[in-house]
Amino acid sequence: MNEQYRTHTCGDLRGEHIGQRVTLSGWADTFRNHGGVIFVDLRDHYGVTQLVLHDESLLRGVTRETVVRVTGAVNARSEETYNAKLATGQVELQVDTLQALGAAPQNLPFEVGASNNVREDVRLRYRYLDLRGARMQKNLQVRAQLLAALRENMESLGFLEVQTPILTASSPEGARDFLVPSRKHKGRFYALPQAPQQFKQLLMLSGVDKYFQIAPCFRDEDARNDRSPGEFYQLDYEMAFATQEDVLQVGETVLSNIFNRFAPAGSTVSPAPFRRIPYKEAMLRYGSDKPDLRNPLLIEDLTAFFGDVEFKPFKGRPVRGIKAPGCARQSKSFFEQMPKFAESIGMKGLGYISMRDGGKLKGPIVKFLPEEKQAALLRLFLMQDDDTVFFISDRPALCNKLAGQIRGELGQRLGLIDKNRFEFCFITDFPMYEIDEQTKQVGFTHNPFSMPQGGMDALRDKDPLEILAWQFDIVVNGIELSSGAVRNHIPEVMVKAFEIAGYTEAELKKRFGALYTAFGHGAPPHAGMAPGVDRMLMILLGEDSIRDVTAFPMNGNAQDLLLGAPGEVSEQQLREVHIKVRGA
RNA sequence: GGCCCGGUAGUUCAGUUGGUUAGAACGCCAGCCUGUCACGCUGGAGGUCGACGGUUCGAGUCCGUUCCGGGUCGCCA
Repeated sequence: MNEQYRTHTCGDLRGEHIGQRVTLSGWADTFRNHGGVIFVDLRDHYGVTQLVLHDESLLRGVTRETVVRVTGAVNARSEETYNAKLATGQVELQVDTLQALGAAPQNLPFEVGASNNVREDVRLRYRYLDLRGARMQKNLQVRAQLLAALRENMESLGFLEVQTPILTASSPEGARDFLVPSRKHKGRFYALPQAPQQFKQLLMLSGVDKYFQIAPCFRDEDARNDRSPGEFYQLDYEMAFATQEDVLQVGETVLSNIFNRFAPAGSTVSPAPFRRIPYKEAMLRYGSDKPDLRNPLLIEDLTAFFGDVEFKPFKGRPVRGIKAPGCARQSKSFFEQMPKFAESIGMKGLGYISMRDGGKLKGPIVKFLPEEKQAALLRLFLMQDDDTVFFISDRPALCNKLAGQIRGELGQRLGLIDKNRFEFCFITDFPMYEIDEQTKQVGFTHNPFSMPQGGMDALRDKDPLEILAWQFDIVVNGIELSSGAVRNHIPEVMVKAFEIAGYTEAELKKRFGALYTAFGHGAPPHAGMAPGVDRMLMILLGEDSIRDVTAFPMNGNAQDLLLGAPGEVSEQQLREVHIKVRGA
């Protein structure tokens, strides 16, 4: 270590250093002035060391967050004055010389380490202060370790990291692009990649057998708590000569490694192999294509059961039921709140039936059920005393989703979600096509590059809405980490697939010409996925906001408040890229 | 882009039906204190109540416009 500034870090000193003369540098964190003796906590990236001074004049002009260099002797602290909270708590530094290296203002925008409750725009404007706090330091460290571990894992599985362009071509599908005007080509634009999708597929054709990249992705869409505006990172990977199962196995190997290593102590991670749940089953049983498997409640299809029951709200509609064991013991207000929640998500009401007092059924809709139906309900749900079954019915397009929201709300309110578990699953067999509610046209459900199950035969012979794609998602605790797919690498099948979605071959060639042409030059079958790195970190670190696992995030309004992006540029710069700002 | 909530001290917030000099906590400054570790005690400074306009004898408070922030829906192949 260069001893000009320090001989040790603020996290280094231990009993073994007692008696040594050392120099430390760091930020003055807190002052405790007792008159004759003054304590100062000195903080750096590595930890905190208590300084002791007897000469107040040494601290003239030194305020909180001033950067100082101090020299003195390492003293033992008596047993009564150990600080068990500090790694360095058995010693302290008896300071005899102190030099301020960097001044700080008296009125800081917020207290370092207590930025939790401070408005986010203030934190972002003074991000360097925010990042000094222990929590953010830890988040930065874990992020670095996780990135290294991802690389290590992928390389050990034989994947080759290839960097793909940041300045690339706009892709007509998907999210809004960030555009970069070209200086040399008037009126033309680069786009920042939404994902290296086309490049990674081209790499498969290029003979790279297993590709990965911790890839920056750019999408000009509005932010959410779990969605950065602008940019984010994915563990992007693609494999040649691979089936869906090959991709899933890599995913579950790497993610269970990563989660086992970085999950908080005391938590459990669902072991590989992760459950594979077909999309249709997920929608029926969990009411969601990203189910939280920590929630033990399951949805039952009661459409047939209610087929011969005269109850108007359920007539001619799908019906779902959720049994909540022991729920009948909940308070009256619980049974008032649940229908209120149901209304808030657009349901007309929420029927339920509880079993009480040795087999008696109670609840607002019991009277509509004939006795033999009541008995059948008991058998169907294996109901015991204090169990409650909730009923959901709505038009087919909504019913599963509403049942899923009721399932989630019940799980929350009944405290059924174990926060110390990480439950992974794959959702497989997504439909290839769906009807666009607005245009009533058949369109791609997910990814136009996915291979339809059954290939050309399926496209030719089946109802498009019945065709499944080799398309999947990976989900943990109800959060989607990624989607992935077996890609469609056969030009004729692509043409047919796009034709069904209403695109001519000419349009396909215009939009995805490079890929289409490339596929005619010897394309291996290939498949891949791209789990989101920021989301992984957010989940593992228990942060509510994706911005807390990013060093310099933009705010929710897609602005960098620290450096002032997006910012104005000079007339000269605009002229060079042939841009005239309207109204300017 | 729609809808909802908010903007008061450096920070987080309170502020009654519109009524005297706009408060608290933390932070900051000064004084006291030789063992604290979120030190303690005493005192003090610090405010264009986001901006503009309106209603009123009187506006932090009511109305309008606007800017900013947060959430949510749209959007996110």
